[in-house]
Amino acid sequence: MAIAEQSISDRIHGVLDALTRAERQLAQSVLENYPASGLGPLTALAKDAAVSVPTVARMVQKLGYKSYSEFQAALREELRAKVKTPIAKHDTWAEAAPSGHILNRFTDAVIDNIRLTLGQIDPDAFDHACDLMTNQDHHLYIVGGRITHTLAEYLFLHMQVIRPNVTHVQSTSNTWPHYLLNAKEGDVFVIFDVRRYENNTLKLAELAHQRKAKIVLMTDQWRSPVHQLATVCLSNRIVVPSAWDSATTIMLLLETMISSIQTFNWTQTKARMEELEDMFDQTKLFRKFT
Amino acid sequence: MAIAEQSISDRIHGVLDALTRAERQLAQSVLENYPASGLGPLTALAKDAAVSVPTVARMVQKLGYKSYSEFQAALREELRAKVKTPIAKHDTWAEAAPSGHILNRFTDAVIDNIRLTLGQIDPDAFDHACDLMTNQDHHLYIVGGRITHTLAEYLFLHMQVIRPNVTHVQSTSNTWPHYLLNAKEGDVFVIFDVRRYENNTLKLAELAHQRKAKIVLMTDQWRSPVHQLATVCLSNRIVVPSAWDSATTIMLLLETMISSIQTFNWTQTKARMEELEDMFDQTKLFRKFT
DNA sequence: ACAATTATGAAATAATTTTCACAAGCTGGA
DNA sequence: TCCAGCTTGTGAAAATTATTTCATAATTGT
Repeated sequence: MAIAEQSISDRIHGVLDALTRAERQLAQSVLENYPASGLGPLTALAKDAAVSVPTVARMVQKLGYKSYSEFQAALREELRAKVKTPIAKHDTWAEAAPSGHILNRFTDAVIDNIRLTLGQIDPDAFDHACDLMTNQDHHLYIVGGRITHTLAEYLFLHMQVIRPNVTHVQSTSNTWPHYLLNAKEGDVFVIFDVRRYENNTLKLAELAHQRKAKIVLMTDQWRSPVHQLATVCLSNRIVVPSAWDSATTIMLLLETMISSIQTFNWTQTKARMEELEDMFDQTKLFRKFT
Repeated sequence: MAIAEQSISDRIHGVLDALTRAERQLAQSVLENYPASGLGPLTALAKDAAVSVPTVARMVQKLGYKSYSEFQAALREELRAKVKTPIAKHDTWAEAAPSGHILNRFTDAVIDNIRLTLGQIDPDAFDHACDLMTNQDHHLYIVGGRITHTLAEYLFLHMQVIRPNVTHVQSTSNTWPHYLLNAKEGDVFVIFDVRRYENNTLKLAELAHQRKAKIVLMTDQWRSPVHQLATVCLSNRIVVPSAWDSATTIMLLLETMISSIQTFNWTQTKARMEELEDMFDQTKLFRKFT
């Protein structure tokens, strides 16, 4: 048969480097919901990808088709062949890998974690947590442990853009008592603590609680002992086929919080982001255009 | 929800009895290789089923569509929905929250990202990346940028347990050239670079490349310019309803890599973990019993 | 077997989609 | 800062595709 018995999506990936910006943008859009979008009219596809009509024509030619219709015919042919094969292996995430491959096993576990975590989350608790973190009348302390300090830092980086008065504290550092000196009633502590729960973190939480600060706790399904002191406790499923626990679900929840807070606080966030952009431009830290 | 939540093929079966001979002949042809044939031009379909052109138009109207194009659009929509894995169809992850709540919207987007990222990942590339990171004959450098240094750090923390000779470099720091002094041919750089791509990171990658080091790149769907220098490039979907991009998919991939490497290297990892535990016990950093 | 009804397809018409030529815009190098 | 070369989008022309009309054929009931 044909020498290059490759799927059209493979072919798109193959030429991705040889494509121009608009064409690549289009290619991504085609892959986005493949193959459905490519089976519609050219005009619709162009509009969907926010590129002009001829760009579509040019790209399909780079893919090796004489015309858009020929491209569509190939897509239909591929679809026809695919449906004929009875095994619709829907239990695999990375279709190119066998279902026993770690990519599929791990992803399965994480999706399960997400489902279970989200399934039992209390939206009111979530909203309350966001609320506490939005309120700028009080200082916001973000506390992470040995591993979780990376998550804490991630949250910190974004909160820093959204609002002033944010501090990142590492409970494993021995400098944290200094931060507590400044903590006042009503200040908010976002504390990360997953197993194995850290003594330092618990001590920190106790002191913060004594000072009548509010605590938002991000923990695992077994809940850190800090939860008895917490105003809001969000627990996550973290079990995966690995020697370590997964932080992916916590990351998801974190990002959702950031998104929620940012929306609530949009005018200010936008202004601060723009200011930040200006400063970056001046320092030439980033590339100007992608 | 909708009263008629039925697939188009169901709908065809439903009206089959009410159709005339030519129409039934056409319907059978449509079902023959469903849905591919229905997505082509009307003329081709008519010829294929050996009926006349108007017959097609009449049949789709009996199916309840105003025009052939509307029928096609419905087919495409169905295909689009079908391609998403059943698990991704949920629109309420947090059942207690309305489907428009940010918890559900954000999670939806992230699951989509995961599905698309995993769908187009090359397992060989993944395995190759793990391989490079497992090999202890060469030093492993982990490089993160402004935001991604948190991910880099997360990877670093785990790799540090798994094997010796790991270094975390922050490309935003101005000390990174010192690390490159030590880089030798065959050393491995795991580089994180998502938009907006950082100049420093690119420079670092170029120097590393000059020194014949191998580069594993973790980037986004648009791919950092570093990818031209990379031995292995893993790209992730990162778009979410937020002012920022999502790191969750990257986190998932990272953890999967860690799990894979750790399994491969299990004897050593286990020994190192136990040693680490001992040291923790002695410093009383963690609570003895949960 | 005949009229009434319905189904069918050829052809004309209408709509659309696709292609092409060209100009404006952008990028990167002197 | 300008110029060369490539990329991109606009609008018109060409081609294809869909819809409608209408005449003819098939079917049904009496």
